[in-house]
Amino acid sequence: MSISDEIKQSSFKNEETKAVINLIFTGNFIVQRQQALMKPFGITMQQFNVLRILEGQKGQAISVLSITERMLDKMSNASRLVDKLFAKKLVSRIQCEKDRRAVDVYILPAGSALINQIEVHLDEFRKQISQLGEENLKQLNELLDQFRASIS
Amino acid sequence: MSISDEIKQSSFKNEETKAVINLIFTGNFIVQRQQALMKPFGITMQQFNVLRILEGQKGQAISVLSITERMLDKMSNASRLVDKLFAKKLVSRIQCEKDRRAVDVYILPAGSALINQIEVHLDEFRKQISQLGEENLKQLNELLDQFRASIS
DNA sequence: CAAAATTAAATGTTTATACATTAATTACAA
DNA sequence: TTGTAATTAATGTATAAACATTTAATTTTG
Repeated sequence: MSISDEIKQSSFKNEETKAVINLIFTGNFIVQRQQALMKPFGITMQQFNVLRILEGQKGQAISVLSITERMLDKMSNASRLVDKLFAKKLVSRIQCEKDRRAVDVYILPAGSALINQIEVHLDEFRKQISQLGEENLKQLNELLDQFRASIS
Repeated sequence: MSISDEIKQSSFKNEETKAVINLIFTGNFIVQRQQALMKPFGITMQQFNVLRILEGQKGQAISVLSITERMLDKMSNASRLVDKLFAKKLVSRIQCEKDRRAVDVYILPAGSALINQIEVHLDEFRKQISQLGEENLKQLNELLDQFRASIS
């Protein structure tokens, strides 16, 4: 279904306008699918994203600030997200000794296990996308990078 | 700045994973820019989107349900958004006579004026994007449509 | 035609988001 | 050194989002 049909708008002012709307819509689309995918596991996409960042550290600790830098949505509150994950016993945290303002966060085995469980489903999701073909996906990634770069 | 640098992730599992993250990130990126753009006008992007839908009706009324169908984010509550716009005296509404469950909403001159004012700024925003060139933008739009289509 | 099902909008409620502020610690400069 | 600025995380707070539920009206069906 083309973006025109999705939002029942027959035409767009220009290709730029269409692209902006298409990007917002497609972003929303993915977020909604992935949120739905994660819901049965009692976790939100943002929380999962933090878990994934921690998992990427291979057991090593990372500060809340560093988590923020690696997050997709830098506006959301890493401190509170870590709080949620801590409450679920998926991560642990401890005051950093070198800089006592900082808090070192690291993933617990339960967190890693959850990640892996969810990744299986995400792989299925991404497998569908592979229909597009490697070349098209590379092109898409490049266009997206260029798109952001064009905006000051 | 490539998506790798933006979220400080050196590599991705595969091109599909990268595309998914890149799309979410780019969508967020645009939303944040446009939210910032609209803030001085005391309106949110979602509210603006509703106003734009009404403006597209050229003065004609449209039901709350029809608004929902045309919205980018179908999960958000059109009824409450219309409420907000009504409170700002940008739209008016009246019970539909043919179907008294429905409520006809239409834009007021103040709403149209606001839209036009904001569109000037949006045009500037979109002008930057035109750097990419018409062909690239068309390709981007096509890839986005294909991307969504690939997901069941 | 009356009861049941469906539809449209509004409302309730819990949780999340956006943003500002605060508190504690560290870095830096006079 | 000592006061000022900057940094890190946590917290406060108002608003919005996500969903479920409710209310009213209409449509369908037996």
